[in-house]
Amino acid sequence: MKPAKAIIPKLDDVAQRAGVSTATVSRYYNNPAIVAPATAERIRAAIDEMGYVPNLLAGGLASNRSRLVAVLVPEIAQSIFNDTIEAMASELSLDGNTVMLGLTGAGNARMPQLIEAALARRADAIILTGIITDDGTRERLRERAMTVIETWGVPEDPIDIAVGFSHQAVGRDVARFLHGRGYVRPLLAVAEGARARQRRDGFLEEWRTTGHDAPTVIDVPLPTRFGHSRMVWRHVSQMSTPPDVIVCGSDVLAQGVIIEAQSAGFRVPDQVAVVGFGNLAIAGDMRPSITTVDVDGARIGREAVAVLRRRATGDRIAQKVIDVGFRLIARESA
Amino acid sequence: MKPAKAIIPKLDDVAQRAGVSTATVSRYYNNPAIVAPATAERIRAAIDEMGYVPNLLAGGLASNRSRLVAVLVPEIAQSIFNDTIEAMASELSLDGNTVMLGLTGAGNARMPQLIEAALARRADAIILTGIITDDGTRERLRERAMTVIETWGVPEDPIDIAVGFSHQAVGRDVARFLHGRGYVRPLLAVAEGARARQRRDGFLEEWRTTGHDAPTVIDVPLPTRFGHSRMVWRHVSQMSTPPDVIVCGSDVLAQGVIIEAQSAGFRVPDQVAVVGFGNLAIAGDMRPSITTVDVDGARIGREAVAVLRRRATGDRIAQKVIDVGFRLIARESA
DNA sequence: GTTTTCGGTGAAAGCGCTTGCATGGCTTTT
DNA sequence: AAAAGCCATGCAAGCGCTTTCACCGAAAAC
Repeated sequence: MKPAKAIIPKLDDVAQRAGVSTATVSRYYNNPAIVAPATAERIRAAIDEMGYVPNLLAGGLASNRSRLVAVLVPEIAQSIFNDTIEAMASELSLDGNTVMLGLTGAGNARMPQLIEAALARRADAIILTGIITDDGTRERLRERAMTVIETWGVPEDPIDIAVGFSHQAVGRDVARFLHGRGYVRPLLAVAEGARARQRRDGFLEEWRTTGHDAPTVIDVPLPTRFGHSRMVWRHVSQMSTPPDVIVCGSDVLAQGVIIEAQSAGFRVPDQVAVVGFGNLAIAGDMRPSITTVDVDGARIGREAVAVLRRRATGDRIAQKVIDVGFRLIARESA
Repeated sequence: MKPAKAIIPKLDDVAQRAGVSTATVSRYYNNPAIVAPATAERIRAAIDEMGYVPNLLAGGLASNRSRLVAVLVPEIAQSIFNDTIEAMASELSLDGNTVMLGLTGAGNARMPQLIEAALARRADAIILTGIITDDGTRERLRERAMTVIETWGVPEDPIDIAVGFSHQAVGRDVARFLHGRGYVRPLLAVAEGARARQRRDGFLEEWRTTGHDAPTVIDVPLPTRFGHSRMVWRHVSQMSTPPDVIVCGSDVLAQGVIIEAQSAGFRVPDQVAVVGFGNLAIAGDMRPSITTVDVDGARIGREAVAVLRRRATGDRIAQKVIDVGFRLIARESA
């Protein structure tokens, strides 16, 4: 049984108890440097005694700063973005900000509603990993002068600021690496997302320059599941001339393909090599360990928050795109 | 370069344009049934033309309902709770609520600050997967008559409402199952969390009744990483009489142990069996497929939101604990 | 000793909504 | 035909903060 509603102390109660005006208590919270030490001490005591918790709804309304940051991602169940989200949440809570989580769903279907929700809460910023396809929404965000940080990709024309790396470049580097190792018949298992396709395009473009035949490409549904690896392997086992290396859209998929290959009696990488993407923990720990592309997801999160911090201090930020790069990590699987 | 700040239309602007008072526009949003269809149509038009987005900070302040739900979890990087979070986020956004995500960190260290933050934003409810150890905080939540939903476990004395299942029972069932299959020397790899320990205790208690020797128990740090499986396997390989089954605190760990075992030349489950927990996608797709305990995480999320909905309608909710149960799924690994 | 400066504080006007109460016009009731 | 009931709407008083401006006294400058 819930007890009757308790009276929640407000700023004015604290002020009276401390013998000051509400203005001073407000300053104690928002600009402590300008209140006299003795006064601050009295206020602190009053707050403690009453168990006062400021009302950020009221504060946000008055100051026009919600201290809310909307973080919009496709999903979190198996997401490669989770490190980024985690880093952002930690960093943001350090300076009193809160993450409002929005899941845009497959194909970013719910993106418009979530943007709307973020605007309705007067979020101070919106951080995305997906892409805003709706021109109306893009326009509206621009008009509002909203801080919008697009992460993981580096679009040609960011709405505002972008933090990420070039997926084309990843594709190119992987192609070059595999060519260098002497592989000649790669197979690409590409997820349906826009970024995965950029990696594919980068790969194909680079591969063309090697003079080899164009690689086979098969599509894998999003979100990537471990089980999709069976699909991939089934496809592979039916090919007349099987690939010598399978380039997977994610480490999870790569791991699955390796397990399937092994259980079908194939040796990895001798008979078939495998490359992943993301450098998840499993990539390093798998047997054989997985050759993959490392992306510092946490750093993306931190850089994004750093941008927010600079904006908060009135900084202008000339650099619209922050490229955090990536590293190809050669391990046992390829 | 950011454009100058745009003038954001407010309720009053919409009202004037539609030729009604602000009260009516407000009702259009919060209780559409009571505004006349013709009026509603005019309001809708005005909103469209101006691109009006209500200010939920102001709305929340006035109505004393933030439509914000704080969701506090230890981490999301590899979390078994992600399905629950995802389900909650989807369900909540359906009726205009927003998830405020808080990561409490290892050992729920940041729990107090995050509760404070939730209170400061006047969240309508707090949903937890961790445990509030601080008595002061518990008391404060009770006093405020806060809706608090504890999930995944079923504590004996919930702060308010709990949605989950008995981890003790899971432990017991697993013990009974393994005993039934003729295993005699289990080894438990237990994570450091409170719930994992409950499962362990349930297992040990039940195992004792079988008359066998007490199982070896080794601790695994939180958060569980795939790499911890090496630690486990190293321990196992040094035992004079190795276990015939390894009971892992999570499917990820189980998968890792299987891979380590196989790469050390052991056949699973013939030479050593493995049991997981959680029934992640990998459990079913692994070779051999992993015997594990299925928990419907998404359902936990949905039930939690259902409780919120009932509360919103003024329902009293006599049932303090909602047990969603679990299922032991026998597969190839044990 | 007077003027200037400045650190610390208070008074009060909002911020953009919600909602209890009042009102006026209609449809029912008797 | 008057009384009663209802539906749709408006008025206006908040909700709990922030912030501008003004003010006061003490230290600094002259």
